[in-house]
Amino acid sequence: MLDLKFVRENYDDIKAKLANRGEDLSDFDKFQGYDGKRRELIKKVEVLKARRNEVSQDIAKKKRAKEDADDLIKEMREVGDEVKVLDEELRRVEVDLQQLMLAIPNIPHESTPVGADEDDNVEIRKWGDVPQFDFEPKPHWDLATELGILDFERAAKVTGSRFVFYKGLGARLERALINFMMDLHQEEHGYTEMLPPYLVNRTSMTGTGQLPKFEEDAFKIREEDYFLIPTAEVPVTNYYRDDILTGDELPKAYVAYSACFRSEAGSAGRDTRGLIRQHQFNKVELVRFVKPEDSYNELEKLTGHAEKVLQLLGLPYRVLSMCTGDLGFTAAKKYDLEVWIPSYETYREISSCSNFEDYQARRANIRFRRDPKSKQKPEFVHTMNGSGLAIGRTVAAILENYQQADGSIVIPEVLRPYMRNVEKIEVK
RNA sequence: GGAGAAGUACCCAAGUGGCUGAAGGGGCUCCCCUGCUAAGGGAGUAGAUCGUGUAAGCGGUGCGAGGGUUCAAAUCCCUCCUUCUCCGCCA
Repeated sequence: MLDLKFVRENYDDIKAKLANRGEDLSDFDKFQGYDGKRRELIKKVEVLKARRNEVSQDIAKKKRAKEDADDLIKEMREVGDEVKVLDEELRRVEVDLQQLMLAIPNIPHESTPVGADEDDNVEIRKWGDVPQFDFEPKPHWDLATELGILDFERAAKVTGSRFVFYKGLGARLERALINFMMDLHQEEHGYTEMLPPYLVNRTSMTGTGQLPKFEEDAFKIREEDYFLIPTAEVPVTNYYRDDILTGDELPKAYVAYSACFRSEAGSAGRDTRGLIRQHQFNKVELVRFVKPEDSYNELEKLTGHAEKVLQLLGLPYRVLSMCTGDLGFTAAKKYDLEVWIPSYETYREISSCSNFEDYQARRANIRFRRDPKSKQKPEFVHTMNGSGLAIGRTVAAILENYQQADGSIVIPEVLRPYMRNVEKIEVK
């Protein structure tokens, strides 16, 4: 969410910046009307309330002195009625304004390239050599089915499309990747491990920005107002909702493994085969709470932590800076890490590292006090997160990039300790 | 899921309609006393948020959350949330 005062004072500038996102801004035009109306009503109703408070004291005094106060009570009855009407009007305007503000995306950072869609994303760097095969490489779903380590058909029977069973060494590989990444981020990168709830309430989903605009992308529990988390970002960021942290405990860094659930509404027909687009997938997520002045350094750090995973796994990737048209609702700046997938003959997203600045912090009310002893007002923290990495897509990348002519898969060396020293997955 | 109890400021806690916009402790900050320490004395201490103002300020909100009753609500009524105890169920 954007700051009301900031929007009020920089309206035209903000409108121009939001226009670069290529979204419909017609709602934004209502801002000035709602904001003005709200302030006008507050002024009116507060004068009346001040009067009521004052006269209530007089009534109390008269009552104690056993004097007659009927005139004052009669007057206050009228004031009370007026207050009730104005309060109701104010409440409605505030709801309108709130809904409007929750539907306005973040302002892109000045370093975010201006562009219309994914074709305007800017490649920042590339790492690793794309593997050259002296045979026809297979897509991971064929490899995995032949190896008996993934079963899409039975998952479709048991649940539906876009679900999968991992089996045998496939399941072990998934688990090995989770443990490898968790250990790396804790021990080498200084993150604290967290294992969050997979269901969150509506307030949390609103805090991180999934709601109200993207409700159809989430799975919802019918009986409760709970949602299946689309990413651990939601519970971990909301961990500090309505909290005031102290300056010396920042930055705070958490790494959380969780399953993630996405309805993939609007993706019908895209990536229908394999692990790339599932309704449920595993992910190791990095979340950082930082001071505003550090946030762009911190984003580079976080992105580097995610890249490190790909480097250690020996998977070729590139880093893109997402343009204004492809930025995501809540981000001010975003890097996507894309891993090489041989069967696609292209790079596919495997991590998204976003700086939200104070946008989520304002929605979720996460603040900090630089010096707890001073009387300074608390400030909003900056939040950021990134996948470190999406596990299913990592499995797909390993299967495809490490495949051998005979259909076997060589396990990257860093993973072998987590695989009970299995070096290769072979057809039995 | 059933039955009870409770939620007041950093913590404990008093408080059944108006001098409580929140007593009293503890803690914390500052000061005094004391050779040091311990003990003692004194003063201060609602954080937050909204409106208004260049600002000191002024005003609104605020006793788990949201409604309601009333001229007036921490206090009365309703709904919800959370915690604790017991029972049931369960990994």
